[in-house]
Amino acid sequence: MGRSSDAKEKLIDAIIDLMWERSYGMVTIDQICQKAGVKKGSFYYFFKSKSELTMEALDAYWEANVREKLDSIFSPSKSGVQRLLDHAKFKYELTKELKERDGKILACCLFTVGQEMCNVDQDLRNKVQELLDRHMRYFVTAVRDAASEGLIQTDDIEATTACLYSCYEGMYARARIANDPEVMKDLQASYLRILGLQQAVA
Amino acid sequence: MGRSSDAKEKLIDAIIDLMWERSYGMVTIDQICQKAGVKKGSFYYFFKSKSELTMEALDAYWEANVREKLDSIFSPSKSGVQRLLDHAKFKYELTKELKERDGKILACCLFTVGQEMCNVDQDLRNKVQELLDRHMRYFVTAVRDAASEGLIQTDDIEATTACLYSCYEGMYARARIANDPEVMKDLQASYLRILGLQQAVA
DNA sequence: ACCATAGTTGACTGAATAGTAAAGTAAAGC
DNA sequence: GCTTTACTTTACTATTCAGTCAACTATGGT
Repeated sequence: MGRSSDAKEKLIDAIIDLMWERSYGMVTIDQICQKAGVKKGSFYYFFKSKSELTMEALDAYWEANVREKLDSIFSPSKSGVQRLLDHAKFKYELTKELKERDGKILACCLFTVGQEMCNVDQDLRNKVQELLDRHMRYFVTAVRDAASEGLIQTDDIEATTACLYSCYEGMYARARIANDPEVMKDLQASYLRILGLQQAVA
Repeated sequence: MGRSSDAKEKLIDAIIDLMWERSYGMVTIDQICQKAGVKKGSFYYFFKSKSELTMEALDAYWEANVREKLDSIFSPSKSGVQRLLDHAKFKYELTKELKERDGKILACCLFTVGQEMCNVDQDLRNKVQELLDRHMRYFVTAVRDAASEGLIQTDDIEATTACLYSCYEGMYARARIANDPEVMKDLQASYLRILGLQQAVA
């Protein structure tokens, strides 16, 4: 079987860490290797390019950091509306924590990599698109459930979802640029507004 | 007075063109110079870094491409609601044009540069923030006018604006990643939803 | 005419970059 | 203990990159 190795995992962890700090384009293979404690020869043994590593890293990131959290926030044990409110609250809290810890609001790599590379690297675009679709599915389900629970009235579930999700991504990006977590304070109220529920619970 | 030159303008035009195609980090000074037909020595005669050029370029971009368009779309001769609907329609049309012309939806450099560099380059962050604030001011005015015209009812004009603007930026980013202008089709309906006007005009 | 000013040019440095290739090494199977 | 397999390491190449510098050139003012 030959010798075993955790170099692959270390490389994946390294690029995820680095992409939190700086954009995809500003992360070099040498930096990845140094952070992982792996020699460049080994990098090219496992991956044929940064793009290929990133594809695997995005999957791994989803499985390790995103999936479980979203499963909990969007648990079908809660009402559709409550899930969305919990999501808004969680993101607001997270943004505050990031700012407090690092002094700046680092970016989840998924959306930013997508924007940066979507017109340059087809494979990366497709991978990001796949994960964003998966992310949006939580929203769709919540909206659908809210509708069938009679909590909201909407003619077009897909459109409502698109609006909610766009609002979330846009607001998070604005918070990063402003370096101010309080930008995210409005997210919950925005969700309610979009759902046609003006001010309700907290 | 010495000899005159348009090298500065050519460099500014060049970096704007390049940033439409690829991210800030992937644009090199050599590429800028080549596109502008200007030697690197001249680059450093006018600017001390890519960051400094970019700051001037963003201002120039705003003045040359954004300001006039927004003045027209957000003309106070129209009702507040109509301005927002026109904005949504314009952005949808623009996205379709970009896709048809280039096969991909290129990014207006402002927001993308901001996201990419906000945690790396303070000066750039501030410049982008300044221009985004200016951009949002059109929205605030439209919402305020819509409210005082009695067309919408809102307790918090700032929050409504933040929601609208976030939704726009998020949706445009999603359209780029999906490489599908039809993502923007929902923008008008989203604005109405956020304003509490469900389906109305077109 | 000449001089100061404003801008241009080309050649250069050194560091960082992606990518390669060949020899080396650990572990499992026989 | 030998061999195959799976991975590691080192040393290397060839670009590309940011940034510098001194010599050169056009232009207006006097």
